[in-house]
Amino acid sequence: MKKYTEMFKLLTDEQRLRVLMLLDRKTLSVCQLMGIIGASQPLISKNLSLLYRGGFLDERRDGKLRFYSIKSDLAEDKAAVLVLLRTLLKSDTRFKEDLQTLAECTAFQKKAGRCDMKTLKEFMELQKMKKKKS
Amino acid sequence: MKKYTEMFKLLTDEQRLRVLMLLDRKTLSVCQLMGIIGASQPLISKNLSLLYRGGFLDERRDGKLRFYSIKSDLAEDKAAVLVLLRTLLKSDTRFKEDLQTLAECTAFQKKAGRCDMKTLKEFMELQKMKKKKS
DNA sequence: TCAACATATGCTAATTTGTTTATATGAAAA
DNA sequence: TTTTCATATAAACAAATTAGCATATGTTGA
Repeated sequence: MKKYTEMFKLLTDEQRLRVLMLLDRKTLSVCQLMGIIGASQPLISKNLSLLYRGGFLDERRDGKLRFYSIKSDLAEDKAAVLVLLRTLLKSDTRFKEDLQTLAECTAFQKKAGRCDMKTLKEFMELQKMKKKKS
Repeated sequence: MKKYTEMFKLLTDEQRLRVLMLLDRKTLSVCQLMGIIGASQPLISKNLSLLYRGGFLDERRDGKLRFYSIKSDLAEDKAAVLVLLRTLLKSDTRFKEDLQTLAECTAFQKKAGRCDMKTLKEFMELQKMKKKKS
């Protein structure tokens, strides 16, 4: 049973849950997640590492970047949890905001023609401005 | 989203999860849960209180006893979580043990003709003996 | 080889969470 | 009404978790 309480622990942190659900939509690198979530790099990395060790994620290295995605051969229990999460969060405000930010971030990178940390930090600042206005 | 991280927090403690799943099978009083789980009364009460405030349980008072059960008009999200839990735990060793203990406890009470704390504590001792042997 | 960059990890302080012990509440029985 | 019993709650302590900062690792390009 501990197996399951440990799994649920991974879902008790809002930032970690947001990371998981973003990756459920799209493969992303650490710095992309930073840009979208607006958190520090070590914190994102730590949460990714927890989700990875928990068996939710795959990791792919591409040059300096590391891309994370939902594990392709996900264990049955984790797959069931993801199905539940998709249903629960379908109408969640925060999650919908994150999806919106993800789309904007993708567009921003395309326009910049780059995907490095500097670009993503610029995007992060831009998002902060937006929030202040609203 | 916090709504959901809070809900998952309720599922991260093994004892609390065991209590929830036992109640999913049968309405039980605090002292019955004590007997089956083998934990202290304040701890059982606290976990019941957390599950109750989390919207998972109903409470019914009958004389000195308090019976808890799964909330009859459970919110959609909680209902979905319970469905998941039933699937996940179907083949869980600890959970199966608990169901076995629940059956034994019911029989023990029937034989004793009582359902008070003294009876349940006797049952608890009996269970401890059993565990030592195995 | 060295400098720059993306990411990971270790350490510490701050905050939560779990557990125990003692005590409070409130119902029933004497 | 006083006592007993089932349960709840509070206070105190121990354990686990999170967040921030500094630094390590490993890759790329000069």
